[in-house]
Amino acid sequence: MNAGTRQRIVMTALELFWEKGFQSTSIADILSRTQVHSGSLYHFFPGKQDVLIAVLEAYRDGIEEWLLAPAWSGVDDPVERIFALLNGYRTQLVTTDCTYGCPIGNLALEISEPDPKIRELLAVNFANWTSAIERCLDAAGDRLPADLDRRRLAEFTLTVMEGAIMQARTYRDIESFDRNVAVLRAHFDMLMDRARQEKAPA
Amino acid sequence: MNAGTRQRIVMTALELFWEKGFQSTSIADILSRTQVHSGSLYHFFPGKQDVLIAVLEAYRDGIEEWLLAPAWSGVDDPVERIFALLNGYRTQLVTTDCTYGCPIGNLALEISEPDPKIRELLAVNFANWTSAIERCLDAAGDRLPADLDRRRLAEFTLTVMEGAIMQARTYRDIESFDRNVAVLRAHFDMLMDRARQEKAPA
DNA sequence: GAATCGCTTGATTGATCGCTCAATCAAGCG
DNA sequence: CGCTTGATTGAGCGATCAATCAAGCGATTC
Repeated sequence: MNAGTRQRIVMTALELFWEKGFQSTSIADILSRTQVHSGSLYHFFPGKQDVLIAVLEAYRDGIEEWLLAPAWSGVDDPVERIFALLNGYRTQLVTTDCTYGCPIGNLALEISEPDPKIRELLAVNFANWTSAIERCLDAAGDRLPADLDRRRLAEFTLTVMEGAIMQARTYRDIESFDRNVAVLRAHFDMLMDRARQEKAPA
Repeated sequence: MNAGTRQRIVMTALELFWEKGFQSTSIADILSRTQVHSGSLYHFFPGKQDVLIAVLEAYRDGIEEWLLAPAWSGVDDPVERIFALLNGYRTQLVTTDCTYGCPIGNLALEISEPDPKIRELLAVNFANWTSAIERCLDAAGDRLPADLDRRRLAEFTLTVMEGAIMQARTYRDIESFDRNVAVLRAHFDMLMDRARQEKAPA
């Protein structure tokens, strides 16, 4: 079986959905960029939605290799890993003049009435991202307050990242992103201050 | 001149863009809901994009009356006003089963290559929202640290709101929104704590 | 070497898209 | 009353959309 065609379709669709969104990407767009003919595409996928599903599955399965590993190479400190991940998105924004954002976030807001399977995959992608942050927070140990809800803070980090990207894209200004990350950094600093005070002798 | 037709088109488009997004809303959708015929629509608007522009102008001009006034009635404390505004979005989420979000945020991520005029209007809507928060922060006076960058915190508040809505919609779970707002509240509390310490006698 | 299989080809379908336009209508004015 | 103006009507345009399908290809199997 020639799995190359299927994979080429998925990777090309991934690119196009990121560049133009799902709805604005036509099947013809995918076909012309892959040099695949419509019959082949519909041999592997029942329809356009199923291509999107495959793309979201690729994101889900590739988070470690494509997202975390590159961002974390050479960064050991768990707290710095969190901001290194944010910096990865920053780089993407800079290299695209603040036009491309988070592919999952884009799709999450674009698809208004998502197929349950699609909504589930969007949620899984968010949840995996959040879990990666949560693991960093766990690894940060007692540098953070003992009573801190780490899952919440991980969720919050995703929230800030998505919101910051949205504004950077809208303003076409990376400094908007930087300012938001700086406030998140200040939040972390305050938490770490509090943890230090808790550990200090009374 | 019968301005009623034009306004009816704008308000209906506003509804539909909120419900289904811009791209998924067809001219035919607008026509059937307004009971207006295509010729009339194109008498007032050169094209579909111009309807979107009119909608964004309506949001821009209506922020005080539609958004701030209802959320702030009976709320005087400037800090509480900020969270009252967030609570307004929360109510919208709850009453739509977490399917509708922030109309501006949706459009900001949906339109991948926006007309400059459209991007500008999206930015203006964000900026006005941020300024409203900033005015609250200014009114909070010395309850916040003296060296606090209030504009930044206002920006950050919008960031959290948009990110929180995105996740609530994706998870179809209002508690996700609540948890994020709770972390933002904790951030405000920490800032106000610090301001109190600064004022305390050394 | 005939049959079978996964896969490819690319013309074609019918629906829907945004949009056009000639015709019609009602109101206002001199 | 004749004429102008602005709004409305609705059939219909060409383009594009996702999706279909019969025919053909090359490798494998019997």
